[in-house]
Amino acid sequence: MSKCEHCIVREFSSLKALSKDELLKLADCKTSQIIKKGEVIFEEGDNVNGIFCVKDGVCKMTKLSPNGKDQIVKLVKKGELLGQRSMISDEPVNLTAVALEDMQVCFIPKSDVMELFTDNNKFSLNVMRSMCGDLKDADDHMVSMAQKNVKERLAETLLYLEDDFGTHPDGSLHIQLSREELAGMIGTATESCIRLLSEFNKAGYIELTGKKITITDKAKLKRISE
Amino acid sequence: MSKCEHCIVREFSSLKALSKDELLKLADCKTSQIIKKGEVIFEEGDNVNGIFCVKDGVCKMTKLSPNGKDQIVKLVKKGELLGQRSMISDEPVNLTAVALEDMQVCFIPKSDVMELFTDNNKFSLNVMRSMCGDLKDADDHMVSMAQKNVKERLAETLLYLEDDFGTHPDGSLHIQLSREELAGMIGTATESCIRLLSEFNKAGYIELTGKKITITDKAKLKRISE
DNA sequence: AATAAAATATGACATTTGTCATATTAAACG
DNA sequence: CGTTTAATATGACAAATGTCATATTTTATT
Repeated sequence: MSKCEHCIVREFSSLKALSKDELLKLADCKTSQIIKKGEVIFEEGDNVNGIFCVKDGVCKMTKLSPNGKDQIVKLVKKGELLGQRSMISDEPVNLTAVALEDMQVCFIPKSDVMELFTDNNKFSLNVMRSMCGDLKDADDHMVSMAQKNVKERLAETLLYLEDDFGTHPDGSLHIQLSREELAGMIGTATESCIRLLSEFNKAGYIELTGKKITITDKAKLKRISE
Repeated sequence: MSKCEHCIVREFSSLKALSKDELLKLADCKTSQIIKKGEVIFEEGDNVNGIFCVKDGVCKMTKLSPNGKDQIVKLVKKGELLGQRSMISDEPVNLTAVALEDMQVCFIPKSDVMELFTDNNKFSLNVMRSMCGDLKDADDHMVSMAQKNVKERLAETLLYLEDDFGTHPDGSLHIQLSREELAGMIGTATESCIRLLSEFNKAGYIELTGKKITITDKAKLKRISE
């Protein structure tokens, strides 16, 4: 079993407040697992008694809307934690997590995390801070959804995907979403999403090569997104 | 100066974890103020070095979108706290708070709250829990925004206003929002909002008397909202 | 009570967006 | 390598929504 001390999650997440001793203890109670692309980590309504640390890979957090469509609420990548919300509020998770690529995650049982909350104030504060960040993001996201049209949201989302998840050596977006997923992220119909991608392509703002998307005019997309 | 021990905010918010001693201390450091309807409590970008406890009244939390429209992100009513996010993450607030009716609020300076964080674990956990609730609400809200059309969102919002803020003795919604504000809440143009209100009125789901809105067919609105 | 100002309401129209049908292309798999 | 299947793309059209103009009503102010 790998050590928590040198784990990437430890560097980036709230866990960075933990002492060496606490990390060693964590290494004992955690369980590692590999999750293949497309597999479900947990589903809306599940009781997840602990948190997941994403060591590698990206997953989507979705919520099924009454009309039957999956809305992607956020993407979670390596270095981040998963499921704190449900654990802290002692409720079933309200989102479904599905791997977008092969993932490596560790699971830490609730009891061990709660111990950290009582023993390590800095850790608590870190968790709070990260939740504050999430809340701010959620607010911003909501305003975009409410006030921007689909074209603006698509431009915004493409820029976000490049900024947050980077590109392949050839310049194409590293994260591979199907058109349906991309549509589910900006909250529109798959066809509308495809149509606008074509439009951006023809206008020279992006380049489409099969499933791959390459942003070729970032400045223009930025202007569109506002 | 009034005591914190018997304050309504104490009963409902994260503050309920505080001991008698802690409350007495709080009473010393807090400052009370009256805020008139329409007045600004704080504005996007302000540095608010502490939290506000809403003792009475309701305020709207808005965010200015790039297109110049104010989006109402949430409403905060008596018994709730205001500004934790900014205080915890040590950033300027990302929302503007404006009183929708006359308000009574208390301000607690950051240093005093931070002391509570280190001394009282239950308080910290309460704050976390409340933020978890906010996050869940934000997720749900976002899915509504993304997946529902304006009519569905209006129906949903009317029901929410009745459930969360109650009605006057005559049955009309207690909270008085202008059509513009209501539109800003569901993320649509004021005219569209007015038009749909008229439609609901004609169909007999609600009753419009001047600015007053009375829900007359809750079940039907519920069916529409889904 | 009279007037001004603001809020609400409605009509007309253009634009955006969703839906259904269908074509084309890419991916998966034996 | 060919065949099947899924994903992507496009056209056509209807429905939803935003914008502008303007009318009406309510509220505020003197």
